[in-house]
Amino acid sequence: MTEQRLIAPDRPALEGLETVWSQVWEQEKTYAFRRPQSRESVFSIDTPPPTVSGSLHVGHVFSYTHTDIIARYKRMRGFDVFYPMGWDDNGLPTERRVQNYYGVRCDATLPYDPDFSPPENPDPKKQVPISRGNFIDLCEELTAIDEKVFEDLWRHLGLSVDWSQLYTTISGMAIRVSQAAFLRNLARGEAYLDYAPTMWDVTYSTAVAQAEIEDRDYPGFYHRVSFHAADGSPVYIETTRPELLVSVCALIAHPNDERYQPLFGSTVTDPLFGIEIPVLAHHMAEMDKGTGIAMCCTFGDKTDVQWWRELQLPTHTVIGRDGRLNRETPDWVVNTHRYAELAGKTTFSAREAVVAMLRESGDLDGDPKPTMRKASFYERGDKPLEIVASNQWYFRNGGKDEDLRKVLLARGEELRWVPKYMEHRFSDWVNGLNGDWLISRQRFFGVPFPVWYVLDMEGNPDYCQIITAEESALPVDPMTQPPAGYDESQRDQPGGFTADKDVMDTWATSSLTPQLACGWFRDEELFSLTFPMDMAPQAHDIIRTWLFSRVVRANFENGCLPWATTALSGFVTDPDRKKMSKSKGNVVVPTEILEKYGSDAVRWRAAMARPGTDSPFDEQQMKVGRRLATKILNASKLVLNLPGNDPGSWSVDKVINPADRSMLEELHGVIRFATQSLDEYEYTDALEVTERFFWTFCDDYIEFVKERAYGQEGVELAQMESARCALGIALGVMLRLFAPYCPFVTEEVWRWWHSDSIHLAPWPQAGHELADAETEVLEDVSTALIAIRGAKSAAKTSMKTPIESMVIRGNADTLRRLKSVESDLRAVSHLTGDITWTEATGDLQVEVTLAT
RNA sequence: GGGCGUAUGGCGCAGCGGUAGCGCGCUUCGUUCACACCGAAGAGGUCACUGGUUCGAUCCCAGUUACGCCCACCA
Repeated sequence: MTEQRLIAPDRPALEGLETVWSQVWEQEKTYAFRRPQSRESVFSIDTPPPTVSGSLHVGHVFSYTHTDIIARYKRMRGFDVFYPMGWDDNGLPTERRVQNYYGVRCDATLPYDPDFSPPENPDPKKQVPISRGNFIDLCEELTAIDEKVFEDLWRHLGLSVDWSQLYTTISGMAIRVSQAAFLRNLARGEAYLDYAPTMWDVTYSTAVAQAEIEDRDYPGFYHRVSFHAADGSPVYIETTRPELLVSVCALIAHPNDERYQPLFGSTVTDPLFGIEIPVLAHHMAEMDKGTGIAMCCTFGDKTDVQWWRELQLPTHTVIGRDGRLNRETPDWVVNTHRYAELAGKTTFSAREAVVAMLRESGDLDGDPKPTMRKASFYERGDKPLEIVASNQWYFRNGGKDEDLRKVLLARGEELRWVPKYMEHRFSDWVNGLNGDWLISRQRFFGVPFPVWYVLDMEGNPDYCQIITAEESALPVDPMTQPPAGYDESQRDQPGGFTADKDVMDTWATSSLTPQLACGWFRDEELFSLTFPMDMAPQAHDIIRTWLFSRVVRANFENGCLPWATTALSGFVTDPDRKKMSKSKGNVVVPTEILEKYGSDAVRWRAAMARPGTDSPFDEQQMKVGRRLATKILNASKLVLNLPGNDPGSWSVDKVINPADRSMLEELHGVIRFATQSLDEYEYTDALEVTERFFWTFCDDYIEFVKERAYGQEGVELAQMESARCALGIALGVMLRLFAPYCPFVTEEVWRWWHSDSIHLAPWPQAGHELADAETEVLEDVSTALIAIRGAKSAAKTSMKTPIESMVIRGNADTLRRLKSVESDLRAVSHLTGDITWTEATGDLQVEVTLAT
């Protein structure tokens, strides 16, 4: 008895493949970027850097898988794929996580404590104040922990990232690049400092940008309040923010409003503070809203800002950066004793106090009426935003400049969008911008602005005299380093300098990910090989933020688009098609399903979500991917473990049987379609066609040729070889077609008879050597098999039940084709008697008589 | 209020001018020598609604409704 040498293991399994192969890929540097001679052979990807302070959910897993599929495909097509990963660990999200995790808060007035260690039992309600330096230390400590968890997950998922290209948005390199780009923007006038009303979050005590604002329902009350005209008669207004009465600067009605026309040009007095203000006309006032006349404050909402600007009203700011009313009585207040009761109160308490005063003075008409209004919130905050005038840094983004807006809209048109219709989100956003991009944040953990200001002889900063850092000195921290030409002793001294204490918003740095990843300002060779990049994958929700901001920065710095194509992923929604969000509590964590079904199965499910399309989470679907992976394992085992089968001997030239040739030619069609689909980023179509073929291959073709492939008695050697070669060649092709989707199981099987990774193997080509093969053979065989199985199933009997006789009706071509594979047909159907061949018009019909 | 998208069997999705397909689930049967993470067969839909174009519409056009996402409004 000869020893049967097995190529495949006896009992192949999916468990543990992620661990085994991710380690091998790391050791073999399978995905390392190798710098080629020219840009043409590179495919570079601007991977979204995940916010490490958050958690990854299935939506991320799907979206990053979509990118990885394309990366793997391009690599197999022979491109040098530049696929870096970044961590967005800079900014307010990290600060917030550090505050909650360690139970601390940053107090910039405290000195650095080198012996500091965080509280052992953090109490989020009693945060310990610590210095800026200690706070930044903790930010760095925690992001390192979080990043390890993220990296492990990505490796487990099988992302073919080149980990040696990893960058983070708070690293010295990122700060240097970010500062350098900022200084160049400043020099060209694309960045500027301005004193203006901005949206302000009182919890985090920082300005926020338009892109980070979201509207939420917010309960409030309409208060009907009387102002007093010169003749003592009341003028009623309605307001939801009575606490802003003290910052009133005008009453405004529509110019056509006959009720108020007599008052235009006169002044009225507020009911509490003795402030005399004008009554003015403006077309933005709506006659049917409230009483038709509005109280304009600095600032209650964006309309107030517009009125203030267009009517050149005085600035009566009372709300401070901490969200409390100023402690000092404003100079425009006449009845100072009233203000004294409000000083230092939060807006909420001030509102109660003002309402009580109004009741007492008799100027509150009726009871406040409840209403549900929309208020603006910072997307990560939970208190409504205030509008505060302050000094802030801006990037021009076309929000105030028609020419620039047109340039950026043209960039949007130049970009290839997958799917195409997503382009609207870009143009809608650009067209809707109403101001420049505010980038400064009054926070700590971020990229510092590399500037200082000259102090005058009284020690006040002159914001017109900005001292910038030298590019060669970057990265720089102006809080600890003096500018060139100054001495540290001159810091904050009259006639000296003072640092800009703000940091850049995290988007200001992440808007430079193409420059960061590609080596701008640091590695000219790398930059020329990878930039502009080929692909910008991301989810569709951040078109207005990340995608747009990168277009802005590359337009300024490089005069081009940062990439040629953007590929948008949809969301994984909850089963009710609602967006997943922490506040709704419907977030699905990926670790469990990855553990339960395996990475290949989850990736398969991700690939079934077409570009841009949201898809509801359904755990059932994961099983289908799992089943595919298992089937790949088992079908491969069958082919490779045929007794004496030798992969080295497989050759298309030996494929002589019509059924075998038919199957291979059909597969060539699959290759063509899958290749074309992937070139168009339609990974789902490519997978579907491959998968459909694979199941037919398993259910029909393998069953049909099995006896011949085993070399049963009476089978000619050449016929057996034909089946084995066809099976082996098809397997090799299908594994490679599946490799971008299911990298683990395909690698496992491939290595049963290859020493190199499948992920560096060439993508299959559809040759012409089988062009004369008839693909109809396999179709006819499938039809015949369905009839044979149908008869056995109807008779409720085993598929192995012998068939006594068979009648086949079809046209001459069909009969000829089936006759050419008659021996296989007899074997698969366990036919004992004869086949009656009857020429007839119409579709192929097969009648069988079962043995009794 | 504006924009974009989606509406196809219980669920998830294809399709697209010539009277519907796939997967899951379901029903019935079979099987353990690739695979029970299995195989086979089957039931199940007037393709949201109303008009229009056409010889003919699920598919094109217009409108309606519902849902989702984004933006705007916020006195």
